[in-house]
Amino acid sequence: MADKGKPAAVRKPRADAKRNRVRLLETAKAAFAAKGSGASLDEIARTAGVGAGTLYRHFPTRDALVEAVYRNETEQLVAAADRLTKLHPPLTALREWLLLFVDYIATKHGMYEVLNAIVGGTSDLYSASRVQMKQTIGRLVDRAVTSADIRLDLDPLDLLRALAGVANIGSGPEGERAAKRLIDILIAGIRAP
Amino acid sequence: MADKGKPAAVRKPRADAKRNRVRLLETAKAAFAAKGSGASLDEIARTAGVGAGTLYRHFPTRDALVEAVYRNETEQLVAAADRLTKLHPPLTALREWLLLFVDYIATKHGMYEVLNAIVGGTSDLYSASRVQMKQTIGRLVDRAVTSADIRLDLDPLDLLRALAGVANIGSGPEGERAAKRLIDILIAGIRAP
DNA sequence: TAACTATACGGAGACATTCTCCGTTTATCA
DNA sequence: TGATAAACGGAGAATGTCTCCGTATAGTTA
Repeated sequence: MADKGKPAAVRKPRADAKRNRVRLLETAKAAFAAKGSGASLDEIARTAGVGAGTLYRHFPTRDALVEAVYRNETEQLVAAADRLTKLHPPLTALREWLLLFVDYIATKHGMYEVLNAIVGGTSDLYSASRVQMKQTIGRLVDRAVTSADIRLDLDPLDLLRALAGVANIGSGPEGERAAKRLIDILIAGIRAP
Repeated sequence: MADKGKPAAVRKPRADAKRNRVRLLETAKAAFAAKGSGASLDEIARTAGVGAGTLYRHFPTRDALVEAVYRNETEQLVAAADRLTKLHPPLTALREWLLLFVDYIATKHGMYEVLNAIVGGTSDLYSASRVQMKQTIGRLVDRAVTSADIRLDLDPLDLLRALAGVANIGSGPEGERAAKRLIDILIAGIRAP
């Protein structure tokens, strides 16, 4: 509690640590894509050419690793919302973003489990991402409500939860099509009279 | 292929086998409710007072056990559809059954994973249940389509997938309420103009 | 009732995976 | 060019899955 006041001489993070972290992320991404997010962590470590201890030091739990692997993708999704907001009228922007959301689940292998954990789970690990996603869809929805296009007495995240449930199925193109039709149904259902 | 023609002297199933099966199912149900469907199978066997071999002989895989535990519940859900069809006009019956579906997910601890595997998964183990559920919701939807209440160019199972995704959240009452509101949105979205 | 035998039992153990601990190595900084 | 904080690696403990096979027993038959 005492000598905390001198963060002056903070060491530069070690180069090997940074390198290993990147290697682990790359290896893990490949492994998750190939074998689902249940891939063996020890094997990932071995493939990445590091010891198991190193993997667990960087990512204490499986979830931490999964989250790190997909954080980037999630951020892209969040960023897209701004772009769509500028390009389209409220309801169209919302619709386009939902389509994008479905695309992500259907396309990026492994994305389902993560997005589901983010929008649906309770794990604290994803709470940061959950807040981001909530704000993102929240803004899109609010805008459409303000413009009197829709009415929605539902947590906007529930729209994503519903879509995730449908888009998942087998990750095949069938699920994607179904989810896109569901978007129209949902929008029709929340449209202001 | 030869001597199949004489199933005359079929032995009565052994009493201990039947007894152990029941004990395992009871123990497993409790374990799944307490620890989720990832509970240790060896521990279930031990608690039930049988060897691991006995458990695996009766239920070769975890899924087989899970399926057996919840088969009964699923059958109740299927049966309810008939009752509702007799009691209510088409759209109301559909709506009531969807409410029941949500109730099951929210109430029966552990039901989520199973219902999700049934309506959403691809595992062959659940294919029988999946067909049943598909027929059940299919009949309810068809009836409402025929009476010109709704139009639906979507696999009716997708309605369940969407609801399952929302009702799950934390299994708390919040998810249940949200799912019920989603039912209204969905019905509004598929209502014929 | 007493063999007989198909059926089921139990649990040791092979194997896989997760995760920790700690002696050794190495990158940074002075 | 040391000194040392930071990071490494991998053995191994803990836990879980699933199989194998010698043993026990319920049902059948004489």
